[in-house]
Amino acid sequence: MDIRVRFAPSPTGHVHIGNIRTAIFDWLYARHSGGKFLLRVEDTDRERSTQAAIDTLLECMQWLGLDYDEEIFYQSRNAQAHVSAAAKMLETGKAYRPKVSGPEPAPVIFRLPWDTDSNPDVRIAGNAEIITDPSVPVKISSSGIHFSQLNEKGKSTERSSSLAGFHRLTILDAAGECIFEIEKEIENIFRKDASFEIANSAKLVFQRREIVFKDIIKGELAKPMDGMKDLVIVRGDGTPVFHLANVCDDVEQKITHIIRGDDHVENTYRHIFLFQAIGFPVPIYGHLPMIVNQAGKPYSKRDGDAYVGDFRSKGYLPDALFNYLSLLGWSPGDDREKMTRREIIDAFTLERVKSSSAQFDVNKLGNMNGQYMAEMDPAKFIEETWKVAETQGWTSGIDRVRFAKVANLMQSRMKLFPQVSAWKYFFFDEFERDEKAFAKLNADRKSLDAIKYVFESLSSGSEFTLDSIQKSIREAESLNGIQEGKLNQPLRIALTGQTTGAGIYETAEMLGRDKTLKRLKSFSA
RNA sequence: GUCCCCAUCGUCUAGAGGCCUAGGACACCAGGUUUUCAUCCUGGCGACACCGGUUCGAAUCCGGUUGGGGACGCCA
Repeated sequence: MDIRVRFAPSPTGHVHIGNIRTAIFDWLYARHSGGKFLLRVEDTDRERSTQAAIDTLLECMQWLGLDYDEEIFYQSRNAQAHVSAAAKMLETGKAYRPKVSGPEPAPVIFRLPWDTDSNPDVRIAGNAEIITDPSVPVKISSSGIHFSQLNEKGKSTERSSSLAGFHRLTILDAAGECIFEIEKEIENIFRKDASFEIANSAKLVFQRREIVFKDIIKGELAKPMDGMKDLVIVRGDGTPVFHLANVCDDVEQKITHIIRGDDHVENTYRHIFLFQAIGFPVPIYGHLPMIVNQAGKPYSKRDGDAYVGDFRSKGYLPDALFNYLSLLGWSPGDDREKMTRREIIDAFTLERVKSSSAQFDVNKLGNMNGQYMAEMDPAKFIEETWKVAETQGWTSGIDRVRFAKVANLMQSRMKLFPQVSAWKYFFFDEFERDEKAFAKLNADRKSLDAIKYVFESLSSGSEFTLDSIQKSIREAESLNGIQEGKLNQPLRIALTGQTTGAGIYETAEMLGRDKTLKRLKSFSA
């Protein structure tokens, strides 16, 4: 079988991180199995689906390297097929139009099939009982059953369901006498549109049937049909509803595997009947767990960056984000975490996807991004950091060769591109300072004077080298009875304003004698 | 409320009845290397939600409890 999977987002202008994770898993599954990865744009909501929104979606996918096979399938262009599928179901009695009281035209409603005896996806799950409120009559018609359920505390809640879940239904009154039998009336209900109102009903007894499917990620999933309702497939205004459009398009695109978010599980129970009604084999399903925030709720904008664009603009590398996201709900089964795309594809199987939700951890993403940055091609790293510095607006007048040298010093120390703003001390006398460290240093006049003294004796140019800088500092230390190495940090703070950075000898050399002395002297005020 | 689903360190996860006094990664802490910073190395902290059952043996299988999430639209 040729495997065909699809990613079917509706373009809303932003691509949510949970959504793109679904796309990544779809893509990985297709690439691993040698199948096709298809993109379907569900643009039926014409209000929100703008070309700009579609462009954003495409950009995000390209940025992450999610290439798709075949042409993009636009749902809006298949609207005719959706409507005619509904018309056909209307003709064959699989769908119906309810009587409506108002002037609005009636929608088309898909009826969950009554006859499921030979349905491979429906099984009988024994007998069931529902206690009902005798003061509310049970209503039965071809469009379903309506009753009031009584819970243990005596509270009643109204419920309506499709008739399909109530095979062999008998209704008993408080005395236990049978007052209605569905099997006797079922012909009348469906053929002649008979309807019933049964008063004094205390209990519904019926054979429970449930719809079952085998989810490749979650295993066997089932839902009792008595908890399901018929569903609207075409609105009163004639436009198709998501369920219909989605299923029709999957048929049209010959989708074999539907890998999508957890939140669609309930839809799947209904979509299976739609596939059967259209006469298309039911695809294989896999439902991905959700990405959640610290409170266990769906990850949203409020919890920080929630859109792919946010991560892109914050300077995350696409490969790092891809790698991190692929590890959210999946693992190769060994201890590998940082993996090439090829390795991820080779190791990826849906059976190894977890069925519980995962919390997004920016920290770990940052760590992974740092790993990817450290191993970037140095030339590429220089190019990228320059671009970021440029957008930060401080590159004018800066020598690119010098910038490249700084980049080489800093590459292994970066976690995110915007951190280049911390490099300013290499180029300007105005730079950000860690005030706490600065204050401490100001109190330590002796150290500073000692360094200043030895540096002054060096001439700029050839004498101010890595080697001589180091020697001079050691000399200053022994001259002043300071423990070896103890002058490094004060010098760093004086020169850079920071407690961390590149090697301090390299930094001083980079700055040169004059700038170094100038910064040291700025303390003697 | 009804139905569906989920449950291992703070977080991501390994774990398919004995390889588990539960392994790895991030974060955190302590030491070492780097006479400094970053890297790196070593160590530490730290979890099978709870209660029953099955079994010679359970993180793993079953049942229940609790907690969490999802779905119940003429939204997608």
